[in-house]
Amino acid sequence: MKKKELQGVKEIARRANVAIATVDRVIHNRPGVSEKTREKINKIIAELNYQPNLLASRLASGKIITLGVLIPSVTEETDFWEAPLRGIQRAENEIRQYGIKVELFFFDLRDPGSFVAQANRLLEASVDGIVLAPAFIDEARKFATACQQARKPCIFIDSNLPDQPSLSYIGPPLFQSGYLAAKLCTYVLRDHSKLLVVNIATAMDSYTYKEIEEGFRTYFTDHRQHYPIIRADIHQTDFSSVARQLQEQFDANPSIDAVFVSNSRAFSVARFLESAGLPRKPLLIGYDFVSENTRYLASGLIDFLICHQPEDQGYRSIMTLYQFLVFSTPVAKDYYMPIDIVTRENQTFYRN
Amino acid sequence: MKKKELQGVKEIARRANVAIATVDRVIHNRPGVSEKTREKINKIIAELNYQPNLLASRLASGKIITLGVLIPSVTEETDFWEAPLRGIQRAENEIRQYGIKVELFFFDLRDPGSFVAQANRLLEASVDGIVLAPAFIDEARKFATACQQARKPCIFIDSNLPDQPSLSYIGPPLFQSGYLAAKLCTYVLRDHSKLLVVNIATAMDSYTYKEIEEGFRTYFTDHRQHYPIIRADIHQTDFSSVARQLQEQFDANPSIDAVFVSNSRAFSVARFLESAGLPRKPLLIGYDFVSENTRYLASGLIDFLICHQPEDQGYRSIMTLYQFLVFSTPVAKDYYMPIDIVTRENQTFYRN
DNA sequence: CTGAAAGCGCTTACAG
DNA sequence: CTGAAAGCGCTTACAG
Repeated sequence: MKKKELQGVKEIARRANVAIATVDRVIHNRPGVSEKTREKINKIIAELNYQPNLLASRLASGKIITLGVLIPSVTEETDFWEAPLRGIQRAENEIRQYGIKVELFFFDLRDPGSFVAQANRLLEASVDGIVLAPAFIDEARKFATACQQARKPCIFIDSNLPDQPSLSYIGPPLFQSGYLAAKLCTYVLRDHSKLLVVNIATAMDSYTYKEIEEGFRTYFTDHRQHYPIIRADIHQTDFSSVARQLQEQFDANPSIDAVFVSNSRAFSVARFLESAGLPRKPLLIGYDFVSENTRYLASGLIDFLICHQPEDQGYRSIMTLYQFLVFSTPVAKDYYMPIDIVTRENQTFYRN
Repeated sequence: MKKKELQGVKEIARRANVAIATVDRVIHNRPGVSEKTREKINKIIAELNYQPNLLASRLASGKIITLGVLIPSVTEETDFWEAPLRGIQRAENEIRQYGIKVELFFFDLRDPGSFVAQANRLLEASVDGIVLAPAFIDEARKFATACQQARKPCIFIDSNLPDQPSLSYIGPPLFQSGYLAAKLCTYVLRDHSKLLVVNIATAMDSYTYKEIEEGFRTYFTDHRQHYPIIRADIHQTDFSSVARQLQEQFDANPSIDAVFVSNSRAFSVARFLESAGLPRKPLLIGYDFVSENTRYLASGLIDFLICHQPEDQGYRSIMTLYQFLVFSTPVAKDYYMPIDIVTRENQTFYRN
C-alpha cells in the first residue's frame, strides 16, 4: 500500500487562480460564475482529466439519499418476490456505507387497492428515486405519472408499462422467451404432435401473457411448423379446478406432447401430470424459479424453467438508481435480463 | 435528502473522556493503550453499536490498495479472455473511487514460460491481493505457494487447483456441466444413436477436460442409457487436421447423432459440419460464448453453448478481493458459476 | 460573481 | 500510555 499522489479541486483552484468554492460551482453547474471564469476552469478540468472524488463528496455533503421500493409482498400463493427483495437488500447493504437508504412498500398482488394505498404512502415519503413493480396496469400508470410530475426517477422492474415515462425498465424480454420455449418444445415434437399452452391466473397481467404467447406462436410460423396449438385459460387457481380443466384437454387431445405454461404456475400442471397417469408424459415448460416449480424440476415432471434472475433484477434496480442519482451515470431505457434455461441438471447452480 | 444525525469516534471520545486518537487505537487494535482505557472504550463502542465510516476512513488514510491480475492474453486463437478482462475493468472502474488499483499481467496460453515470467513480475509488484487463472497447473501451483508465503490473498478464476491454498475459487462446476450436456443430447438420441466427444487442444488442461467428460459419461450410466460414446482427441487445431479426423469418425460411425465438444472449439466442428454434407446434421454442443461459436450458433450449426459468464467471473474476482481487503467480508471457498445454456433463441440477451 | 473558513469522520505523524 | 492538530478532497453556509 502506497500513498496516493494528490490532486483535486485544490489543484484546479490553484491553476485557475480562483477559490475552491468557485471550482465547486463549475463542477456542479451551479449559477453564479462568470462565463469567463467558468470557461477557464472547465478547460483546466478537461486538461487534468479531473474525476471528482465521490468519497469525499458524499462525506462532506452528509446527505442521505432515500430510495422507495414498491413491490408485491411474498404470499402463500407465491414466493417469487422473495428474490427481488433479496437483491434489493443486498444492494442496500453494499451502498449503505455511502449514505443510501431504502424504504420498502409492499402491496398485495390480489388487491389493487393495496397497491394504490402503498403508492400514496410512498409518494408522501419524499424519496429521491423509486423502484416499481407495475403489477396493476392502470394503477401503476397513474403512479408513474405522479412520479414524473414530482420529478422522481422511477425504474420499472419485472414487467413494463410501455409508453410510460420511466427512467428505465429492468426485466425479461417476454416475446423472445416465448420464442425460446417454442424451440425447446420442438425437440420432442413428432408428426402428429399437438401443443398445449396454459395460463393459470385469476386475472390481469394479460399484457405479459400475450407477449409471451405471441413469441411462442411466432416461432412455429417462422419455421413453418404448423402443429396444432391448444389453449387453456384457467382462471381458478385451486388445484382441483386446474386438474379438471387439464383433464378435459388431454381427454380431447391425446397427442399433446408438450405443455407450455406462460406464468409461474407450471407446478400445478406438474402436479396434475403426476397423478393423471397419461400414457406418455408430455414435455413441460414453465416460468420462474419458485420453490414449487423447482421441486417438480428436481423430480423430473417439469423439464425446463425459463427464468430471469429476479434477484439480480432487484439488485440492479437499486444500483442503477444509485449510480444515476450519485454519479449521474447514464441509464439504458431498457435493460433486458437474459433468458435462462433451468433444468434438473443445472438447477443447483442457478442463482435466482 | 435530509441531514444525517451525527456520530462517530468523536462521540466515543467525548463519552470516554479520551482523545480521538486513543479511540482510533482501540478500534484498530493497535498497541499503546492501557487495558483499562481499552475496556472503557470498547464498552462504549458496543453500547453505541458503532460502525466505522469506511468512506471517511479510506479518504483519510489515503492508501491505495493494488490488486494484481494474472490471466491469459487475448490471441487470434481465442477471444475468450476478453470477457473476464472486461469484468475486471468494470469492477476497477466502480471501485477506483475508493482507492483500489488493478495491475494486469498477461501471459500466453501457448507458452508456460510466459506464465512464469509474468508471475515473477507480479510477485515483485508488491500488490495487496491477486487474481489468478491457473492455466498451467505446475507453474500455477508454485505461484500459489509463493503467494501464500507472502501472505497475499489469491483468488483462482475460471479453473481451479484443488488442494491448493487460495482465498477462493470462482468458476464453473465442470463435472456438472458435462452432465447437463449429456442430458441435452438425450433429446435427439434414438435407439441406435452414437455419441461423439471431441476435444480439440494442442495440450494440457487435461484436468478440466477430464472432469467434464466424466460428468458427461456419468449422466448416461446414472440413467442406464448405454449409447456408444466415441472419443476424438484432436491435438492439431488447424481446420484441415480437425476436418480430416472428424471425417474419419463419421465415416466409421454414420449414426453419430450428437457431438459434444468439451472446450471452446465447437466452431471448428461446426465448420466441418457445414461442408461435410452429412445425411443428417447431428446435435452439436460446445462451450463458451466466443465470437466464432456464436456465429455458428446463430446459423444453427451449433445447437447449445454451455457458458459460465466469464465477464462476471472477472468482475466478481475483483469485487471479492476488494470486499475482503477493505471490509474484511468473509469469502466463500468455492463460488460456482451457474451453468448457462445458450441457444440461437436466447443468445442476443446473453450477458457473457 | 467570488472567496475564506469550517466541517464531514476518519488517520497520521508528532509531541509529551 | 495519551493527546492536540493537521489533513484526506470535498461541500456548505456566510461574507463581501
